[in-house]
Amino acid sequence: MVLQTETEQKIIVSAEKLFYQKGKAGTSMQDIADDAGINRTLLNYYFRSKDKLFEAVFRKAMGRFVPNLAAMLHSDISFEEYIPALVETVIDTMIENPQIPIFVLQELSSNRERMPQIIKEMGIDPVIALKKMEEAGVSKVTGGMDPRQVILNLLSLCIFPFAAKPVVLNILYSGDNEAYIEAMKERKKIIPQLMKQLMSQNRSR
Amino acid sequence: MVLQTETEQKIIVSAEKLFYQKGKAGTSMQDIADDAGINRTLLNYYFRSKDKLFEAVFRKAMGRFVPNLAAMLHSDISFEEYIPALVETVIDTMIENPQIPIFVLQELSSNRERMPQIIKEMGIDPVIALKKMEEAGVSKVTGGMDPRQVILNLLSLCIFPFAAKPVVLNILYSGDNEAYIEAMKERKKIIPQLMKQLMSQNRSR
DNA sequence: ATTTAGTTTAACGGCTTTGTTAAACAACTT
DNA sequence: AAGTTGTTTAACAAAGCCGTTAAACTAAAT
Repeated sequence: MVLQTETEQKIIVSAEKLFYQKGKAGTSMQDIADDAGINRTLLNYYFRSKDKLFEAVFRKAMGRFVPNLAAMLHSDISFEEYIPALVETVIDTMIENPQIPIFVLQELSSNRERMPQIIKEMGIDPVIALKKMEEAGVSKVTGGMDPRQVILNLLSLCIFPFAAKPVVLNILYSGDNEAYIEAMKERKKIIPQLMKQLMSQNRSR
Repeated sequence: MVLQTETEQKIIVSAEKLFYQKGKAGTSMQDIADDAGINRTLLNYYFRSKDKLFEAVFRKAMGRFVPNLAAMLHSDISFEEYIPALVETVIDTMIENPQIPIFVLQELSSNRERMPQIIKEMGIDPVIALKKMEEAGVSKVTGGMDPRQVILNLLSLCIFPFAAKPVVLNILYSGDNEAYIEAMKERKKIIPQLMKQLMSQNRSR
């Protein structure tokens, strides 16, 4: 999987683009071949089947998501310190691949049997992760709020604006993509600030 | 569209279930007929084509989303007062239809030409909405933070945990659906509280 | 000069999907 | 008793899709 011919890359690029946009069932092998400017036979030559090709695309997409999530859940560093860098990384990733959140979430939601397997592959043990969170000070810091709610808030603030890009872009930013991107960059500062406020606010009560 | 025969309803119910889960291209008319326990011919009898049937389902899904959003953007009431009721409504709606967010977002993102039309139908004028927000005190209340960011935060906190249900459920709540639902209900209190904190915190700086 | 890897073209079989039509049936209405 | 409405069954044509194969071509490597 490390070495890729030029053609293989062209295929992946086109497959990503189309699968992200139209989904697996909504994209034909011919569509992908056309977009890549090559012959349909080559798709089977390199990836054997549509399923396998889709799988490659899906795993690559997950690969951009999971490390961040896993790192957060398993990190020993204090949650508070961890946030700014995490937010920065996540948002930068999303700015370049705004379609990934929906793509991944849609696939996970329509194909639920994937989740257990993915959890394993991620090397996440939910129970341990939760314990670590509590012990490592998340619940102290948040003054009693369920640490899962804290994580949920953080992820929501980071990811949703990208999952909902078409709506946000058109309604809130009148279709001005640059303004939208600028706003997303701004959130790299806003979100850690918010999280900090929330935590200290809660603690001081 | 108001009067519906029993069969028509069965069709819609099955079509919703399957379109939500597998998407338009991933669902065949036969699938829907089978799920509804009727003959495939009847689908065409009532809805003429797959496109039309999908359209009916999509519009119904939007119909549960849009009013909340539109009301918020156009309301004259102060933003602060408005939030708790809005959050309650939105979350209750989502608890009963957790698949709608992804379904709608996925469709809007794969079919972008829809957005302008939808904005019209919603009766939203983005420019006016923004002005109203600013004049009506959102920006004052938020101490200078772009009101669009405030709205984005609110929506993110409300919607994302449902869009990401499979992940959240499995990783944070170990697959325990009741615990998940309970957590979502808890958010009806948490979110307004957070928003209030954020605003007053910001104002007092 | 021959081999090799990548690529194209063309074609095929098998399968699924959509939309349509015609004929028959059931049940309820008038 | 005749008619209307909803429903089923069966069948069809047209189209699309997937995976495979065989044959030919290109260009670079040996």
